[in-house]
Amino acid sequence: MHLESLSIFCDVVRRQSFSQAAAAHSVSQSAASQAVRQIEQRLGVLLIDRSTRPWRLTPEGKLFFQGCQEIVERYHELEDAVQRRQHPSGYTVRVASIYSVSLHDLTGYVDRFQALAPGADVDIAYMHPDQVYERILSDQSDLGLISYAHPRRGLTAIPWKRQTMAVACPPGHRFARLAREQGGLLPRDLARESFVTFDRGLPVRREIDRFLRRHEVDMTVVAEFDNIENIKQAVEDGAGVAILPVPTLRQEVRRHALVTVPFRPSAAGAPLVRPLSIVHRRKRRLNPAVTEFIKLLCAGDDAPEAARPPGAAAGAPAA
Amino acid sequence: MHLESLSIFCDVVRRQSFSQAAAAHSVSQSAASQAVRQIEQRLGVLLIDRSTRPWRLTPEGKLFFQGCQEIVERYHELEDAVQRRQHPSGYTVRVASIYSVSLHDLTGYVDRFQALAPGADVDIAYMHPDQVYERILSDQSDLGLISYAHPRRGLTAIPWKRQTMAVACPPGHRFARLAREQGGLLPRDLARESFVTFDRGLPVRREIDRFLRRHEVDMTVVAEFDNIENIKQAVEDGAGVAILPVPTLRQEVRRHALVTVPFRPSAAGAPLVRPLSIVHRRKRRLNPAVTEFIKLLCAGDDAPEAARPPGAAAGAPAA
DNA sequence: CCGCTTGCATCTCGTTTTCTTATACAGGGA
DNA sequence: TCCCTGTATAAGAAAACGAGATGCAAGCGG
Repeated sequence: MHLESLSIFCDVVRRQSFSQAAAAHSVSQSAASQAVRQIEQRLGVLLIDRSTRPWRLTPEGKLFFQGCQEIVERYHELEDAVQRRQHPSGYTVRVASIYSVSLHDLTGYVDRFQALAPGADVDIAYMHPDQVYERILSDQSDLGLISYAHPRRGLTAIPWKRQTMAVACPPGHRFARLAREQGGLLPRDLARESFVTFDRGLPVRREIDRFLRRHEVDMTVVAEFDNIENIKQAVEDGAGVAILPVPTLRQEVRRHALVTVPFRPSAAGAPLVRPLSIVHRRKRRLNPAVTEFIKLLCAGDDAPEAARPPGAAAGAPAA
Repeated sequence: MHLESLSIFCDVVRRQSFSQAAAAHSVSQSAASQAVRQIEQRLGVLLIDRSTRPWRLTPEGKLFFQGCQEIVERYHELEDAVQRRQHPSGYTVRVASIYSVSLHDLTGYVDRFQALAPGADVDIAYMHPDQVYERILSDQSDLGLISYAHPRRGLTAIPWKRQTMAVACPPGHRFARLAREQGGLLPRDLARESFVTFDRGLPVRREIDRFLRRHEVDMTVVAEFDNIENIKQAVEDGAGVAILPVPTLRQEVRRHALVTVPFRPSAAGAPLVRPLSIVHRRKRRLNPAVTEFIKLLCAGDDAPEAARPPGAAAGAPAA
């Protein structure tokens, strides 16, 4: 019997809901249903009486739930204890992040973490997305922060933030006025504008292109870069405008080098967002300190753990 | 994490041996090795220090072992408790057996079982092998007793007994004298003898034919039946001799209707035995009473549980 | 009273995991 | 040194798993 199944069963009981428990465990409702049924079949005992609505635990279910709860908890504690014995004096959480997750985003978390877990430490390194994947897989880092995570052999992705994207332009650009006067612009305002954007092949580029195509906007690409810093520089230099995640522009906006022009809500389709994910090695129990740090990262989130859509943990490429 | 893996780990530690633990769990040595390594990888901690010989638990291993042991035991107790609540006043173990497992073989076990577990009961039904499989799969019986078990979808086979086979003939037959004077016969003595045997297609027939071929003996088949009773009857009636499992002849030998003539140890190849197996539904936890009954069946065995060769639990068709 | 929504079960199928067999490898004893 | 025992590793086959689609039944709002 899978301990994870037992844990799911406990959660189903606690929340009185298969779907919520499934979400909390980042699996589909179907998987949760199957997990519980598997336990029932193995035992040859009905744990949940589904004939009434809402369903109720059978007497056997109650008994099993109580025992299960304790067993699952004990096992988690045991894993914690074993891992902590290896690093009795805390642990350095090794994070590998893409460049464009601004340091600013993280320092807050790091401070809170160190306050929460004295003795623990966080070590953040910034690098190219491919290197992030590599470092995780080669066990050089515990966590990775990347955008547009897509499922990879041996990796698990936890959705983290969704950064809304906006147009960036120099302060003198006509869009800057649009922003002041109308609070933003419509996609079609971008037509035939000079456009500094990402390299083809980067997921973010594909998303942007899809967005523009959906709004039937045709821009003039004047430069392509594989990283945000170069794009911002080019826009500052007056090469054109760009579409970038808002949080990555904080610095430039503050020193009035660039202006952020949001898209006004438009009928056609979803707004443009860049999903950031936390990735880690699959099939591997995370160090208690690492788990704690993840919890912290996700806690400040708009979308709490339990509300995550099923299957989203696989880090779907926002198709 | 699979509770079965934890259980294997505990057994590995207790027995100080991967291979023995594997055998005890009816899996290959390789599987046991992989199970332990999987735990280590998940925890990111070495539980067993393999650099010394014999290997030893690491401090983390000791800690984990202690916790594990208790968790596994607790879980088993929990399953027991849940199942027992369904049948508070004992349970009837439903056994489906092929005809040729003599009642005599079983009554002893049944008596001992009822003495051991008052309130429990055993219900044995005899039937054709195919029906045995069917009854198990359709959950009409808890256990099946069959010969030459071969792995089937959804079934697990536990090796039970190995009945040595011998020649059966009427008391007046010349073989009867051979038995008295020389203590048995050699395969080649069977040459051109009239032979009553099993239907082609039955595993037991294939085994017998293979045996005869190995000894380059050519017999004259005068009759074929799909069950032992008919064969014995034909031999009594003087149709010829037969090769049958010794225990199935007890009745006839006692009333001097037939004589058992064992094979004298011969150079070429293994002796002829009929393997009997206990089968039950896979992926299903057996009722505590059923488990107890199996334990009893296997306890009187020559080959104790732990000495079973790896993989044998799959019930290989004695190829 | 009816269609809609919600929540769980079931089916199917592609993917992942796990197991077995075969083989390599290392230590200990003859 | 060679063999024997015990464990690790590789590769291929088999089994399990899980997502998505779909079915189904109960509550809910019109």
